[in-house]
Amino acid sequence: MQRTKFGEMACSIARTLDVIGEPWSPLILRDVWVGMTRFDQLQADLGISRKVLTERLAHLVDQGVLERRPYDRRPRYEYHLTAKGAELVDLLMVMAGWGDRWLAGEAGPPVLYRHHACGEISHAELRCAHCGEPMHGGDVDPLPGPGAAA
Amino acid sequence: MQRTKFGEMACSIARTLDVIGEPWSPLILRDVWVGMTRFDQLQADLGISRKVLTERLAHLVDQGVLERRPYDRRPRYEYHLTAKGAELVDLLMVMAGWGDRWLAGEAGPPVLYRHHACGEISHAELRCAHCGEPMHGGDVDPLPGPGAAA
DNA sequence: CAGCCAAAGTTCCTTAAGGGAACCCCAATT
DNA sequence: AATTGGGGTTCCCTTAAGGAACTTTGGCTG
Repeated sequence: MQRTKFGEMACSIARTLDVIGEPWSPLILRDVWVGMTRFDQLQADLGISRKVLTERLAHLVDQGVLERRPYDRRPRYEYHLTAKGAELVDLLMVMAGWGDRWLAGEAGPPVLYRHHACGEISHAELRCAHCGEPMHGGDVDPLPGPGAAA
Repeated sequence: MQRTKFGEMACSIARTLDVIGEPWSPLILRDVWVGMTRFDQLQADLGISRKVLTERLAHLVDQGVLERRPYDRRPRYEYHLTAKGAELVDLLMVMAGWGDRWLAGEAGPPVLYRHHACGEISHAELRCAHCGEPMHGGDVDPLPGPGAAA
């Protein structure tokens, strides 16, 4: 619902939520990522209302995360990830990893990921871009950056 | 708003959204992570309505992501991350990283992260837990896992 | 020991967003 | 000329968010 606009906060988490924080948005990106790129496919797969799907797609296109691309001389469109959107897939993979670990239960994870580089079933973990060591919540100190203090 | 219940989908992303997908939840976790642990602190810092904050905290406690802990003989409580919640901070760091990269603009990132292990300002990146090579959206094939097909 | 204070909620009302079903538009087929 | 099918709109109903006022609990103060 989000009547409070997160986009204006001096916080990159809040700003990111302004782009993909509404319900359904991450699932739309997931579907587009795995190749479900058309309106009716998305609507049927997600069970989302057409109205809301229209709004979400427009917002994601507007934010530069998806691109709306005609694929026929008739008015037919596919949605594709932009570079900006493709980098959001990192977020999806971390969400999937957490869900697999904490919510999958007896049945095990619904989806597995095979890594091209090594060919193994694996999952993503966070490492420091500088030194390559693991980097989790307790391993960092947040400090004010140049864009601090709105 | 989310009247559709994501928790029942055979998708770890959807299930994760069922835990922290409502508006405000990630920001609440961020604040708790950096040490804002009390109701009035959270309310004032976020500008969230007290009603919604109550609901969100109850849900997060219910899901085992936060722990509600008394800190006084009077009825006073602090919220703390559980182990399950602490691992969600990975998600926050990835969100922050994406927002820093794509939404920070001229001013630069509002918050910087110093990595304890190397002492440098850095950010998290995704690597394969198996082989240690980078692991992004385009580097994996999703395939059905044991918990597939609801 | 009566009154006060502060943290942590609760209640109630208004407004906006999601759900769902029906409808519309456009261009190519038949 | 009628049909089909993708890609949306429109409308109504319900539910959730915002916001401000109110309540509760137990310690503290004079």
